[in-house]
Amino acid sequence: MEPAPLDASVVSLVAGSCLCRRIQQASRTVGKRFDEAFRPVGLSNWQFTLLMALAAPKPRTVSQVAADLGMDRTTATKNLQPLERRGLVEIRADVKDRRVRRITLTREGQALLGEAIARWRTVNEAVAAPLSRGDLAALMSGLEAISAEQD
Amino acid sequence: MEPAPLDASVVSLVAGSCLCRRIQQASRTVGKRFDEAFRPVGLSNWQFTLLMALAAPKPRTVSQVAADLGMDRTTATKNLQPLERRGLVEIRADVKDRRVRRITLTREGQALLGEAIARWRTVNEAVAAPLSRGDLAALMSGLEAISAEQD
DNA sequence: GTCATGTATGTGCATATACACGTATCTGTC
DNA sequence: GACAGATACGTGTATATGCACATACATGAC
Repeated sequence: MEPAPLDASVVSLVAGSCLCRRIQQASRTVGKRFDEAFRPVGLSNWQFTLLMALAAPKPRTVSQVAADLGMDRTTATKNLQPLERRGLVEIRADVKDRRVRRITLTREGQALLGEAIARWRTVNEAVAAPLSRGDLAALMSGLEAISAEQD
Repeated sequence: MEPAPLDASVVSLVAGSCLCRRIQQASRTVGKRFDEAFRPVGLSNWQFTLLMALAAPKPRTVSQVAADLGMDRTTATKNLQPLERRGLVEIRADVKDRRVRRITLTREGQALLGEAIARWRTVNEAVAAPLSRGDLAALMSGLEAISAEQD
């Protein structure tokens, strides 16, 4: 094998301080725990988040929801499809601007979200358990800071 | 519409303190920025992370890599396939235990990873920029804490 | 040695994610 | 009112993600 272009100490430094890896790993781990908690009501963690974003009083559009959650618009479109098939949300063209599609929670969607919220409290506390109040606040604000400053 | 089972104040409380949503959103935002940085070398952010995990001196197995990164084993299997097709990694059955498959970086893989690491430094600093050193450390340790305590 | 059991891994399915591209609609200018 | 450009959205493709299930191999009891 050729002289390795990769210095082991550089590799371990990068691995240890890579924000991307830390966040992605936490995202998978935490996501999985929420998935387990929501499984009895048949929701995944992002479906829960999506329904939460739709619980606003005024029906939101696809693009607005995507922006709210920092996800790609086309991803939001496709994530809505299974929810619509299950009758949890309703998507209708706006009256004034027929390009715009307004999304509302159906009664079933509201009921399911209510059940999910009851479960949410338990998981959210369990996930946060190893952190002190101060650590948790620091984590939340840190995450918000690096999410927000999308130049 | 029926009496809404969802109290608006509850909804906004949940939305504001949901660890799952905060982390997933940060994950997408940060992942996208790393994707952009690695695009010139043809890697996505998790491909970079995967290659980093494979840069260990002793060739690791599929299960080990999956555990290192906190991802599902089958996800790791499938993420390796495009890298193998591109000749960046090599997967061979272990000599002693033919169930086990050892994964090594090829020379091309090492070279590409070297280029990516050079770009990594810039993005990682840019993403961390809005945080003080202390905030960054708090964020990293907070993420580690909630990733680790997988009962 | 044979067989039950355990372990490392792959596959099929459903869905998530985002990019590139296409379609429908609106809006302002002429 | 016709048309160029802008806007809101969907679709096709590639890959990510994890669960349920299947396969190949190893190991220990007998």
